[in-house]
Amino acid sequence: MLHVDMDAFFASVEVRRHPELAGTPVIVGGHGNRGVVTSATYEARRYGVHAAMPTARALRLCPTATVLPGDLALYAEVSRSVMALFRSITPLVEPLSLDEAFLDVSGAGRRLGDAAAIGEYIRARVFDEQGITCSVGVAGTKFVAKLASTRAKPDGMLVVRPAEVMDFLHPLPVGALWGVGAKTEEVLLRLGLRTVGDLAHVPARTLQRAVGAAAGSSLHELAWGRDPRRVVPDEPEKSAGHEETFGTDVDDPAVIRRELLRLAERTAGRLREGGWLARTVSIKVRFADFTTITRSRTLDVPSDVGQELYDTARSLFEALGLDRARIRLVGVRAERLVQAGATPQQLELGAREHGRRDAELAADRAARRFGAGAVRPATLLQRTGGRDTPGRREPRTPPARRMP
DNA sequence: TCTGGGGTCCTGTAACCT
DNA sequence: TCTGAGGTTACAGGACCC
Repeated sequence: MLHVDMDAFFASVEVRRHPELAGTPVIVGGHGNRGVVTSATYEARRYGVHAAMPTARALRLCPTATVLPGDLALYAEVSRSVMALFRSITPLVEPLSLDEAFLDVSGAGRRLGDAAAIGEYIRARVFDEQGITCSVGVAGTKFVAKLASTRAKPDGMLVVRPAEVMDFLHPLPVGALWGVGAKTEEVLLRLGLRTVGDLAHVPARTLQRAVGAAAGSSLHELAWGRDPRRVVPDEPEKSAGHEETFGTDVDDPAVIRRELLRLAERTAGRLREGGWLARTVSIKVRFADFTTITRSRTLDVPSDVGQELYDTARSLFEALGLDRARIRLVGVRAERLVQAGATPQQLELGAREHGRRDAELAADRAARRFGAGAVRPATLLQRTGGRDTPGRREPRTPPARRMP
């Protein structure tokens, strides 16, 4: 089992594109007042900068850093190339995100040598072909392989043999385990459990009482190096959606509604692109004090039509009965996806809905020819504050994914 | 020093059915 | 007709991951 993880992926791709930045602190992330760091070079990390940190704070820690907005399309392209390389070695590739994947190389041994040899081969080829480095963990289980690649970073490889697993695992802090975040770590520390070794020597029942049945038994197994999960290629998507934090909090329902429409249109476009229909629509609302609520509703008929997602999203929002509450973020999500071909289009769908769907399909085609935003609902063409160009909202944090 | 955007999974509760 | 147990599903919230 191999876990391959690109080093500071987004930032490394940016350095490749801007060679003059090599060896300097580079931060990829939002630079608005509410932006956070998505990826940072090791030169920036030396100042204490890390992912998920507000960009403003990162710049106070490291004032000389170059901040770049990020280019998800480019990172996705590099990711596709790297994943294709992995698949040329074994069909059993399970991508976890743009920048990392598990590989089951048990069937590839004849040709390329043992797992460690394949790991070095991959590292060399990624560097040759993409000009960026990655780290590799080799072990008998997924989670040990992942911990190993983390330990090997940057630009390294670590092999943990079966006989070495306990010595590797037990000194690690509990927070290193998959599934232990800030909250769970706090609970475990209160029980006096600091290391994975401590966890291993506590009865599974005790852990289950502390952190819940599923997490408790899983932690106990992991602490003994047991992880039955196999590498599963081609997991189907379960949901898709978009959300957006406003540059400043909003209390105008008209602005919220326009944003919901925009998010619903984008989400529906993704559904049509992937050939999915959504059975459930959910909205997310985050208030100025950061409390967050979600509401969802199951549709009578699964849909990939933006207007229909919007109608549901708007109805869910109106049902909250908010009286000009200050809102920081809204999101729209399509859940319980089904293949568009799998559910027959119902006849009672009606001419109006067909008309909407046809219009949106035409807009998809126009967007492919003339660029995104070529065709959009009239409400999205309204000027928002007088200084916006028609059809464009103020730039905010670009879509991006976080790097470890 | 405030906290992005994309997701998955688990849990508790309520509703509903048998 | 009432009550109750037990299973399934929908929904909301939250922890966690990258």
